[in-house]
Amino acid sequence: MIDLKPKKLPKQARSRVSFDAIVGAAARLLRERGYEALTTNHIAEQAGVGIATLYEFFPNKEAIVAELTARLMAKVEANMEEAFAEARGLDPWAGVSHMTARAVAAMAAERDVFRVLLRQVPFVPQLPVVVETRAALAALSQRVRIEAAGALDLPMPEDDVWLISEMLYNAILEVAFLEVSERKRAELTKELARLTYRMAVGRDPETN
Amino acid sequence: MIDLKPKKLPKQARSRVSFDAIVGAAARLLRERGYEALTTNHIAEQAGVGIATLYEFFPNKEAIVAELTARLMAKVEANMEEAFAEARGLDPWAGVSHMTARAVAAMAAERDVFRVLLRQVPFVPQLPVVVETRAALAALSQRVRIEAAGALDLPMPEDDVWLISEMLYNAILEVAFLEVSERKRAELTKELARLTYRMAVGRDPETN
DNA sequence: ATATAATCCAAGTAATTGCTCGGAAAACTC
DNA sequence: GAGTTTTCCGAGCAATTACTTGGATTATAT
Repeated sequence: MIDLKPKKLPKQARSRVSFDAIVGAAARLLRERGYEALTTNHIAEQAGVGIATLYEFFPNKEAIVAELTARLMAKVEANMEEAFAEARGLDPWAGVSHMTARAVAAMAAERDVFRVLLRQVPFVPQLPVVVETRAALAALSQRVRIEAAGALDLPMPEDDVWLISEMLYNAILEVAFLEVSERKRAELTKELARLTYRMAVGRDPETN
Repeated sequence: MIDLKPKKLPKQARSRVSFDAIVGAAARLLRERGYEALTTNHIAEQAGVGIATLYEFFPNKEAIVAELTARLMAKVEANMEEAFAEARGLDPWAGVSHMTARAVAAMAAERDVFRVLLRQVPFVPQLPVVVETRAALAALSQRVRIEAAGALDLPMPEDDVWLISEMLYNAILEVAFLEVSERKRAELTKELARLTYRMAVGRDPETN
């Protein structure tokens, strides 16, 4: 794979505006036109900068997508760490429920961009920042589980951890991507949390 | 979306050879180079036919991909119907287990092509043939569940059916796409079946 | 104020893209 | 075997692509 880092970072305020406009234009084009229509010339035009300005900061198209992805994933990760802090002290079922809801909400907030990035751009799912963020999220889930272990006495083979992570991650995306009312999405999210609890614990949560 | 049907079907034996060679070349290129490298000129060259011959049968590149997808999905569906017939009469856990194993095997047999088609080509997941095959597979799962319902007494909200289908489908793909030994894949598949059973039934299967 | 560095960009280039043209060869039909 | 249909194809075209060039403008440092 090619070079995915910006070749230069903005040092003055005016260039930061350009830089951000480029990343923002890429997001808008992905959202509205999909990855196939994402060309460097279109991005520059949408961003209101010359094509040469774009290449001043990014070595190629992929680097722009990578930068956009990194920004979005950072937001998700921050969100989830916040959610984890909030979930501490809750009982296992409430914790799972809360984390799931926050994850769906975080993705749903930018669902059109995420759908294109994570499901249609060949290299994005393998991007280090994506792999790392997924690992961080899985680690958070693990900590929820471990804190619950005391209360629940849960053994879990490594394969199960991986499988549950994969299933939960994909289901979160599917639920976040759905074009339904937020009310319906919340219902589905709650059911998803319950199914996850079933997978992890082997029985239904005690709803008290 | 554009026209995705072949503009003409082969009527003589020699042209069927060309037709198949084109579809086969598309599969090989997707497998080895990914969707971005899939160009009509490359396909024709790989297939050993002139570019004009390709356009004799297909109106555009997308139609070739659609034809390939249809062939692969048909194979999967046939496989799963066979698996369903074999699963009849088995107890619920054995049934789920068997169906899951067959599904993973069916996808794993062409994993590189499926990974590109289903995860990287923008229009493939929405292709009617894909949507319909997924619906057919979900219906099969439903029939397994309904036959099991007598033995298990299972109520299940509609949302759960959808969620479990989504999670199972995605997990089947993930397991099928993994580059691991077949032994390891079989282990993961068994665990996946167990987690699915947990989701659907709410407790572990009685392993007897 | 001058020098240096940062930022900007329109015009253009070489390569590649999907696809058409015009017609030749081979296979069926009668 | 004449006529019709099917199959084949390479040269080439118009459009688009990612990206470079060469230099102008603006900010910063001293």
